[in-house]
Amino acid sequence: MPGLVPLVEAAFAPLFDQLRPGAPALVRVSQRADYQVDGALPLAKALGRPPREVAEEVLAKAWEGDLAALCEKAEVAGPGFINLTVSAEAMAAQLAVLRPGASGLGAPRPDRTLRVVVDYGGPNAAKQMHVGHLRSSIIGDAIVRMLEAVGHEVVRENHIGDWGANFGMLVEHLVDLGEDRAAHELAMGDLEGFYQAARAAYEADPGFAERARARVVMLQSGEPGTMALWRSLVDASVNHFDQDFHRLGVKLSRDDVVGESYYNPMLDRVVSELSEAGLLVESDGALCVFPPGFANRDGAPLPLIVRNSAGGYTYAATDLAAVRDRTERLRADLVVYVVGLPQSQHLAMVFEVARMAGWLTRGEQLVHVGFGNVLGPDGKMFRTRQGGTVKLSELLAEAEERARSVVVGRTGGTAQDLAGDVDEVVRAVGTGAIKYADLSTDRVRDYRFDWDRMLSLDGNTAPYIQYAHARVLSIFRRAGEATRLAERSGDFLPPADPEERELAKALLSFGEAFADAVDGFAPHKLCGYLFDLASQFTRFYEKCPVLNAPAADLVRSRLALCAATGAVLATGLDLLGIQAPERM
RNA sequence: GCCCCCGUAGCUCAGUGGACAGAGCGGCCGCCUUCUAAGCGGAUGGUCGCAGGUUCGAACCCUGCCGGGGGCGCCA
Repeated sequence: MPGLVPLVEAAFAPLFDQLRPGAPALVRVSQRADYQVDGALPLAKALGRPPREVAEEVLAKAWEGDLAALCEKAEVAGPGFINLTVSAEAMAAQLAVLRPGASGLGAPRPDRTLRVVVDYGGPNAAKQMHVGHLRSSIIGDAIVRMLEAVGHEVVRENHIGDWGANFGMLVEHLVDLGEDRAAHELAMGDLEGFYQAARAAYEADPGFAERARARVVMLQSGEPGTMALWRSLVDASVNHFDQDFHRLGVKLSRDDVVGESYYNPMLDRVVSELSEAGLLVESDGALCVFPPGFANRDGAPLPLIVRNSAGGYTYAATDLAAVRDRTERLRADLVVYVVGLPQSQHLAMVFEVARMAGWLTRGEQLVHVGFGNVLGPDGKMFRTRQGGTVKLSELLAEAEERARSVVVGRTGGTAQDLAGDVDEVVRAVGTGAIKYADLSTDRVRDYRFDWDRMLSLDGNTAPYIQYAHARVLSIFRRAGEATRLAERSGDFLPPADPEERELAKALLSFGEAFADAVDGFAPHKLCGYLFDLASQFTRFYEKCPVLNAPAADLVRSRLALCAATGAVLATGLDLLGIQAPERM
C-alpha cells in the first residue's frame, strides 16, 4: 500500500512494542520536518527514564533497521520528539507505487468485509423534498461511497415516511379531488400543495376530519380500495424523490425505498418478542419499554412507547422492527443511521432496547451518524424570502443558474473552450458546490448555506478543487497525449523543488485522510485533504513549469506528478459524490 | 428541572492530548511575454466562552458556570 506514514509506522511500531507491549509509536505529519514520532514521551514516563534517552535509543534501532532507506535525516528534538525528513528517492519510489482507483492510491483495506446497512432517514411521502433532506442524502451518499471503496458491502435503505395517520387525510383529499385530477396534480409535482390542501380541509371541515379518521382505520385494516389509493399517493411521491435524487447525483433510487409500511407485518412479532424478553410494561394504556438511563421532565424513567393507548404502533416499533429486519434478514454487521441530531435520544433508546432484547448477538453495531441543521446566510433556519421551505428541485435549479453565470461569465470568453459541454460543467459545478459546502464542515454542526461562498473559486470549495483538476487535464490536452497514471508510474524523479516535494507528500497522504474520513463517518476530513492537495498542486503549477521544464526527464516526472494529482482529485471528489469536469 | 450538541482570528470553519493554535474570506502590499490570474505570494489579525482540576504536556480529558441550539410519554 502506498503512503509514507505506514512505512514510518512499520519502522517504529515494533520497537516501541518491544520496550513496552502495546506502546504506540504515534506517527504524525510534522510542521518542523516531514513526520514526527511522539511515542517516546509517554513511554519514558511509563519506564521511568528520561524521554530523550528513550527517543535516542528507539531512533538508533530504527536507523539500523529500515529507516535509513527511508529518511535522509532523523533527529531527536525538544523533550523527546523524533523528527524525520524523508529522502527524495524514497518519495519517488512510493509515488511509483500509486495506481488508479481508491485502493491503488492508498485507501485502507479493513481486515474484515462488513455488511453495512445505511439508513437515510427519508422524506415523507406526499411531501416535497426540501433542504432538510439535503444533508441526509448528501452525507449518506458520501458515506456509502467511502464504505464501498474500502470494500464493504453496502445496502442503502431510504426509510421514507409512507405510513401513519396523515394518510387518512391525504387519501380522503385524493377522493375529494377525484382520482384523475389528483393524479394529474401529483404528477405535476405539487406535492406540497396537495398536502397543504388536505391539511387545510382537515382543520377547517369537521366532516372531512371525521372521514379522514375513518379512512385511517380502513387503511390499517388493509381495505383494498383504500390501499390502492394509498399506493398511488406513495408511488407519485417516490417518482418525485427519484427525480430529485437523480438530479442531485446520489446513489439512491426508487429501488432503495424501504418505507415504514414495509415493517407493518413485523410489528406484532416485535412486540411479542419484547414481551417474551420481559421488557414490555403497560403504562397509561400504552405498551412501553423503559431502558435505563433515560429520564423525563420529572426525573421519572422515560419510556420508549411501542404501542400507544389507542392500540396503534408508533415509529419506535417500526424502528425496532427495522433493527430486527436488518440484523436478521440482511445480516448487517453495522447499521448506520444518517439522521438529524434531534433524533439522537430516540435512536439511543431504540439501540438500547434492541440490545436489551438480545437481538444483537453477533456484535452488530448500530451507529447514529447525526447532523445539524441547514441555516440561511442570516444564521437562521434556511427558508425562502417568503418564509416557506425551500424545495430541493428549486434549490438545484438555482445552483445551476448561479453556476452558469460564474462559468460563462469568466474572463470574457474562454468559456468557448467548453464547447458543447457547458451544461454538463454547469451541472457539475452547481451541484458540486452545494454538496461540498455541506460535506466540508463537521456534520454535527449546523451549516450555513451561502451561495457566494460555496461557488467561490477561492477557499475550501468544490469549484476550487474542480478547477485544480481541470488545470491538470489542461496540461495533458496541451501535451497532446492521453497519459494515464499506470503508464507514468516509472517516471518519477526524486522531487527536488520544494513545491514538488510538498505535492508529493500530499499525494502520499491520501490513505490517512481517507481512513480518518471513513472511520469517523466524517467526509469533511476528506474534503480538507482534497483542498490541501489542490492548494499544493496550484503552488506547484505556479512555480514549476511542466511542459516547459528544462529537461525531458523532468517533463516526464512532472507530468507523472500531474497525472497522480488528477487521479487523486478525481477519486476523492467521486468518493464525495462530486463530479470532476475535464474543463472549466 | 434533566439530558444532548455547539462556543477557536472581524466573518465562515479546520485542529479534540504532544513542541510557538491553522486555513479561507474581508481589509492592506505585491505578482500575468511563458502549461486556465476562476490563480499565487506577503504582511496583519486569536485571553481557543469563563473558572478550577488531571497530566511531563490541555483548544482537546474531568468538574462547575455562562451563552446559543435541540430533546425530554402516546406525531414521525
